[in-house]
Amino acid sequence: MPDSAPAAPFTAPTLPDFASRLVRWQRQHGRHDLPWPVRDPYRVWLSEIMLQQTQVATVIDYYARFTALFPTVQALAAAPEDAVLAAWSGLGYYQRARNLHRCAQIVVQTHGGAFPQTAESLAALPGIGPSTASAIAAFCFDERAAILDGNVQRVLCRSHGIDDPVPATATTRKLWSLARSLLPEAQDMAAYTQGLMDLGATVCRPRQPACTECPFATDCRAHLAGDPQRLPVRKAARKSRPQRSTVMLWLRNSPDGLCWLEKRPQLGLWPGLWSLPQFDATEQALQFAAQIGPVIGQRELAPFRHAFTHFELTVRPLLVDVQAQPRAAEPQGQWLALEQAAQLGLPAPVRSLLLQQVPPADAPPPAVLHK
DNA sequence: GTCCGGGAGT
DNA sequence: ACTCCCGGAC
Repeated sequence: MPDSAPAAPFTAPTLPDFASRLVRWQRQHGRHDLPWPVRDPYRVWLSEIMLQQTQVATVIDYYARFTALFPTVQALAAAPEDAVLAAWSGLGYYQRARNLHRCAQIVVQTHGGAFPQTAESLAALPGIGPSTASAIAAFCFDERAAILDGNVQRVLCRSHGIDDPVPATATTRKLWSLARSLLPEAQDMAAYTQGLMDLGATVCRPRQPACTECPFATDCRAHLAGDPQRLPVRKAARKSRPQRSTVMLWLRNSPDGLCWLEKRPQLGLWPGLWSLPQFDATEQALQFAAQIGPVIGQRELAPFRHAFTHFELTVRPLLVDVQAQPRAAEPQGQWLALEQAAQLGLPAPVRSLLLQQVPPADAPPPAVLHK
């Protein structure tokens, strides 16, 4: 049974007039300057997918670039996957960019270019789960469908004094039930849904909530208890992430200064992105470089750390210059100028590594160059 | 530096 | 229950 399935309904009393107070608050104090038009399913869908992982301020820039590159769902569906990944580069969760692309193709090929108009049918598309499906259906089609993202969980836990651990299956079901029981009539769904998001983002914030600006301050259970920040209760402390280490080989040819980049597999970390070859040890990286051509210089760049959800990666960049003529592109890799590389989907740490100014590699003895 | 938040897919 | 990434808050 999915977490959103009807289970034990929320039986405790709900705050009186919750929806109408929230709708009134949204119309007066909510955000009205967001760039995505709320009746356009393509724009709403695109913004919601981006907002699944990223704050509004960052999404606005990506959204503007995305809609300039791909003004319609047809344009997005027709684009090469690499172009979509390049536009997504830096946002993370790259499987979502691939789902976005697949979803656009399904909408075009099997729905005639129009998004389905119910939350249930939207949720059948790749990358659209129950909450995103409801958001699109509520904004674009006035469907009485409940959302339950992190913002809403926080608002509901605080306002209704829910101190069960989040996220836990039983608590999530309870929150879905509560969210559904609070919904307004259809004509208010857009303002209500936006209001939940706005209240969570601007007033009922994770830290330092602005309770004096909240329409529920008079009866919010967490506020009345004097410690709104205590809720929602986290299930368990995040366990410390194991450390891994990798050598990233920045292979640069002479005399062109081109950089060797490889396309990563479609599954796992950084799926489908272009990245530098990785090795467990410097020695292996040098062996790889020597197979390409004579090594004329090498330099260890400053190591840095990059955090993933469940582990932390220490990257030890190794810059190696080799004498090598670029050959026809092999399927797994290419020699590219940095300006070309910048156009590809690169992991954020690779992007920042390559696009910094870096001095020439150490010890390229002129004698070697003339041999 | 370290921690934290964030939905969907599997 | 676990994987996926990054930026911003502290």
